[in-house]
Amino acid sequence: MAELYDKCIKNGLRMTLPRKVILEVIEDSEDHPDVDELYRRAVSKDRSISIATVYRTIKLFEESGIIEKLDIGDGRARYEEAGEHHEHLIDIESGEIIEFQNEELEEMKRQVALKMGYELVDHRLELFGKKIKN
Amino acid sequence: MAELYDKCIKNGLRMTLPRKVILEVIEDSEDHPDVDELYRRAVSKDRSISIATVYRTIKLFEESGIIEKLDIGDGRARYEEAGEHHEHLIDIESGEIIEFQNEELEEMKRQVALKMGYELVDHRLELFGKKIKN
DNA sequence: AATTATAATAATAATGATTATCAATATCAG
DNA sequence: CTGATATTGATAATCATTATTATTATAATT
Repeated sequence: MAELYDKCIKNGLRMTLPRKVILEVIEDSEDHPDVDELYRRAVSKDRSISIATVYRTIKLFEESGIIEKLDIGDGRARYEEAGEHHEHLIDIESGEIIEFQNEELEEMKRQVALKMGYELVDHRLELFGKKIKN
Repeated sequence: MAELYDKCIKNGLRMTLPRKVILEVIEDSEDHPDVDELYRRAVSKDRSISIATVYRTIKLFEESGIIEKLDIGDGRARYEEAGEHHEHLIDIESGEIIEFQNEELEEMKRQVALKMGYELVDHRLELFGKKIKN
């Protein structure tokens, strides 16, 4: 059950109370909260947690591959639990972030990099779209 | 020759001296300078230009489609002359930014968005790679 | 060309997100 | 339990960017 917790331990992280709380917040989040939102959610579980600790902890979690950063270009970082790789489509009208996966697209990226003599280490794709109504 | 200049005029921009200088800097740049670098290059042409004017002017130029913003995830924006659409591959060892184009990839993005009921308005793709040596 | 109205500029203060500092506190090894 | 070390909360510092404001340049009108 507590797989993320184990992953933290495996990465040599001390699981202090604040870290447990922040990890819990991440596990409970189905969306893509920014740091401020993570902070708000953490505080609602434990009033004493500071914003500094949230910043520090998410950095640690990111380095350990517990979470992933998402940059939708609005100046603040968003985070989500790490899992199978997926891309994001941002609804430019509502701001909604929709996740999707497309193996064909992934493979094509790998090929393009390879053709230029590079091994693909990381990649980021964000689509910005307008909902088609009818 | 002065196509960018004309484009500015067509967009109703008053071409003042600082704006001419900054436009010149952009035309002369073959790389992807950040704001500070644009500022340095502008100052070397006209000592009196301020950083505030650089920020203001690139915002105007961006809104007029003269230049395009590029975000490689290091916290500061980079700019390049607008042209045919292309993507960027970032060498994670040297920081070098390599441009490439791939129509097949473009089309696939459009299709993926469409399949989710969205009209693709904008998109960003960055590949991070490590040079394959041998 | 002089006058007035408007827009742009340089200098700098303010902002927002993130990182650094540091004294106080918690955690772990013995 | 005790001491060594890591973590925390509070807050100051930093960095990129935006806003403000008094001054200067530009454009429009006499």
